[in-house]
Amino acid sequence: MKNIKIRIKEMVREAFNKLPGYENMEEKEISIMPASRPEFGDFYTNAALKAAKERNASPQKLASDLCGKLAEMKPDFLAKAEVKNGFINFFVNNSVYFDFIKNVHESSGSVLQMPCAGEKKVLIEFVSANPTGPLTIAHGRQAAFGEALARILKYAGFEVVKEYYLNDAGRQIKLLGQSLKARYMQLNGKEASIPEEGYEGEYLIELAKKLKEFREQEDVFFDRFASESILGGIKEDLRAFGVTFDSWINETSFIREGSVNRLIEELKKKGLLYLSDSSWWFKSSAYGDEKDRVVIKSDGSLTYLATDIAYHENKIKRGFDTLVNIIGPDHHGYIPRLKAAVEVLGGNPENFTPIIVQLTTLYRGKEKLSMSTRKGQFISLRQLIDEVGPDASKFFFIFRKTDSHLDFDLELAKKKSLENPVYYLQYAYVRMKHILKFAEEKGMDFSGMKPDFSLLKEEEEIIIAKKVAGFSGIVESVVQTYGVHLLAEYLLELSRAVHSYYQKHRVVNEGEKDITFARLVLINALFEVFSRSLELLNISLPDSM
RNA sequence: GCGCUUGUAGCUCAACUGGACAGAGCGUUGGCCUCCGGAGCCAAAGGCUGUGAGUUCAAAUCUCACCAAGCGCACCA
Repeated sequence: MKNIKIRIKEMVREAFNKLPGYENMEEKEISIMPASRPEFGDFYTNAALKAAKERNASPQKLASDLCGKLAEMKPDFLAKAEVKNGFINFFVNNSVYFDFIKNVHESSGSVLQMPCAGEKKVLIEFVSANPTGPLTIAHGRQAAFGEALARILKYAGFEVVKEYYLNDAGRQIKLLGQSLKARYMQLNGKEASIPEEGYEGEYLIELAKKLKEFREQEDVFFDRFASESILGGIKEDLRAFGVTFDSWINETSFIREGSVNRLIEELKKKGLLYLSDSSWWFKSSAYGDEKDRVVIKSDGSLTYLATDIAYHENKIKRGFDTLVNIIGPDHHGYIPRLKAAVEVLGGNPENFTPIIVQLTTLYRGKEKLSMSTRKGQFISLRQLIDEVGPDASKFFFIFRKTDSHLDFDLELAKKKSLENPVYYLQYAYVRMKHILKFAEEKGMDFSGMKPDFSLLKEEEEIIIAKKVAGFSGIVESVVQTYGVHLLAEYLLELSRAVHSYYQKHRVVNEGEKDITFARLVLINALFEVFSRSLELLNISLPDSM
C-alpha cells in the first residue's frame, strides 16, 4: 500500500494541474505535513500559500480553488479537505488506517518493508578511534548512532557499508609504544618515565604485566604489542556493545601500496600542492578552508591529512554516492580540508556528509563525573556497558539528536521506574507480548476469520492504527535528515499508546470473539512495528521483567 | 581574537528544515486497583523559545549585534 502522504501529495499535484498558471509544480513546492492539532485534520499543506506568493496571487482564493478541485476528484481515502488561513487541512478516512493494519496482518508484517530510497551506495565511517586506548563513552555514542543510522538506511533500500578507519602508523603509535616500554621498565624495577604527551592510563600497566616474562625488547615490539592488544580490546568492546563493522581499513595500507605517493605526485602536477618553508602544502584554502594545510612535513614525513586524502580517494573510487563521516566535536576543524580533498578528487562535495556527534557528560545523580583522557581518568565504554547494560546505554545515546550535548545519568539509566524511558519501553513491550501469549493460552480459535475493524471504535484504537501507519513516514524522515532520534521518540509514542489502551480496554474477552480478534490483530500490528523499530535502533528487550 | 555547536516549562529534551495557539517525559498537585502484570492510567498547573534589532503573509528556525556554556584554531590526530 502506498504511503498516505504520497497519495495526498499526488492528489494535490493533480489539483494544481487543473488550475491555469499552476501546472507542473515543483516537487518541493508541495509538502504534506502531519497536522499539529486535531481540528487541522490528519495532514495539511501550505502549498497554496507558497504558490500564491510566487505568482502574486491571493493565497485564500488559490487555496479554496484547489479545495474545489479536490472535492470534484472525490478521492476515496479522504473524508474532507478544508481551507483555513490559506492552509488546506486533510481529514483521512479511518478505514485507510485499518486497511493498512489488515495488510500488515495478511503479509505477516512484510508490507512494512518498503524501500523508499532508491539505489544508492552509502559509506558510513565511524568510531575510527586510534588504537592507543580503550573506547570512551564519546565513541560509544558515535557507535550507537552510526550502527542505527546504517540499519535504517539499509532498511530504506540503500546499499550501506560500515567502515572503521584505523590509524596504525605515525607518532601516536610511537608514543604509545614508548609509554608501554616505560611501564614495563618500571615493573622491572628500572628508572623510566612516561614520555612527554605520552599515555598515562592504567591500562598500560595491565598490559605491561603481560609482558613481564619477556626479555628486553626493541622499540618496534612495544609499538606493535601495545597497538595490537588495544585494538583487540576495542573489538571486544564493540562486540559487547553489539556494533559491527563491514570493513576495517588500515592507514598503513595506503602507504604500503604507494597510493599516497602517487596521489601526491598527481596533485603536484595539477598545481594543488606547493613547496614552502621546505614542506609541501595542500591548497585547501582555494576550496573553502581557512588556510592551506601541510601534507609533507619539512622532515619528509607525512601528515595524517596526506593519508586521509588517499583514503578519501579510495572511498570515491569504490563508487560510493554518499560519504558519511561520523566524528566528535574535537575534529570539526578537520572538515573543511577533507571536503576540499573530496572536491579536488572529483567527488561531489554535496554528498560528503560529516555528522558531528556532540559530547556526553556523565552524571551519577546530581554529581557530574569529570573526565580527562590524557590522565587516564575516564569511564570507558566497557565500564558503562558493565554498569548499565548495552541496551539501556544505546537507547540513551540515541534518543537525543546528535548536535545536542547529552547528559547521561547513570543512576537514572539503572532505575527501575518510569523516570527511566527504557523501562517504560520494556514494560509496553512485555505487556503486548503478554496479551498475545494470554490469548494463545486461552485457545480461542480464529481460523478462517477475517478481522472486522468496524468493531474498533475506541479513540485509543484509532490512535494506535494511525501510529502504526505512521511508521514508514518516520523511517522516511530519518533517511532525509539522519535524525535517528525521531525513531526513538516514535517508540516512546507507541509505548504510550500501548499503556493507555491497556488501561482502558480489555483485549481478550472470551465471550466476544469478533472484537477480541480484531483487537488482537491491531495489537499484533503494533507489536510488529515496535519490534522492527527496536531492531533498527539495535536495541533488544527482555521478554519478561 | 577567530571559527564550529548549543541556549526552548523547575529538570532532560522535541518541534518533520520558514507554517497555524511552541509539544512530550520526569518532577509537582489532584484523582483512578473486581478484570490480559498499577513497574501503569487520567487530569491540572507550569513559556516574552538567552537578550536586542532586522527580513515577510508567517520566525524557536533565516540575517546582524551582544550575553552564556562546550569544543576547536599545529609541520598532532
